[in-house]
Amino acid sequence: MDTNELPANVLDPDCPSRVIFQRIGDKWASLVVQVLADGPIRFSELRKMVHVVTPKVLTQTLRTLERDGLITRTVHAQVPPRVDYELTELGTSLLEPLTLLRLWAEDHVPSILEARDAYDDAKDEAVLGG
Amino acid sequence: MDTNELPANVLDPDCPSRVIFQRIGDKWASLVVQVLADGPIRFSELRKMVHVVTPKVLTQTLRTLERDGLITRTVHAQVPPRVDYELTELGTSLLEPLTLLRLWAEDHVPSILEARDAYDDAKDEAVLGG
DNA sequence: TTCATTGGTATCCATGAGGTAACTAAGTTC
DNA sequence: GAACTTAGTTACCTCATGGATACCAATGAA
Repeated sequence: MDTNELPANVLDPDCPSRVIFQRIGDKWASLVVQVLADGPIRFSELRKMVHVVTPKVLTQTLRTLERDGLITRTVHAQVPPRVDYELTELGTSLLEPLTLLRLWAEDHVPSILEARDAYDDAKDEAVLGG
Repeated sequence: MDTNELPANVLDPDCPSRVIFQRIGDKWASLVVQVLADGPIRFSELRKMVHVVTPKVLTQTLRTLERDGLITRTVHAQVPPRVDYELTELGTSLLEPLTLLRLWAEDHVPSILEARDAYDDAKDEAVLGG
């Protein structure tokens, strides 16, 4: 980062970090990155791992990740074609915070589901009481 | 988690953790949580902090966070009204992984912007060369 | 009586993310 | 020469997200 620039700040709508931060929340991108944690994988295998993603959307996701330097795309001169996707160093570095977030989500599923039930019950009571 | 259930897995489209994981990537939710890190805040202040979010969308976001047990909403009987939003314990626990992710995004802005430039240049060369 | 304040709602509308389905290249096998 | 394979592309469509705008409730101040 140039020292003349303000520090990156996701709360600033004009700061690129905000865009990047939100890209991580992309419906498929972060899942793909986590699948790639286990090493290089080809397109069709990736599709099976991520489950129920159409080729168009998976391609879009992969192109974006490639463009952002998070993954590499290696085409093997074979027929039928073989294309491997692999995390770059940058992509691997993302894996760490992403994994913590995934673990948080997986750990707190019960708390959140409970909170939802309680919230819905309170709504019901409000309706009955009102 | 009930021991009879399979462990939570964000890669399983039927696992609630996937929905929760993706909710974190919501355009506004994770920003709101990070603003609330500094303590309780009222609606209008929150709007200023998050920047350029319409009241409708902010309300939607807050309701969802409240429903999921991440924040509390406290209405003070005043006129004009005063409503404070505050992180719950659960919300605070999310703050930790979320902050790591934010720091990752802010730290790697330059790498990603570089990667984009390189990618675009490569595209240009391919066009010129072809 | 009218305005200002705060925390929203209600309504309408545009965008785009994502889904469906069909199609292609190019060589290998039957 | 027809079918199969992988890794996509293309055209088309739908629906949810989010944005713009206007409005409201309740009360104190001017």
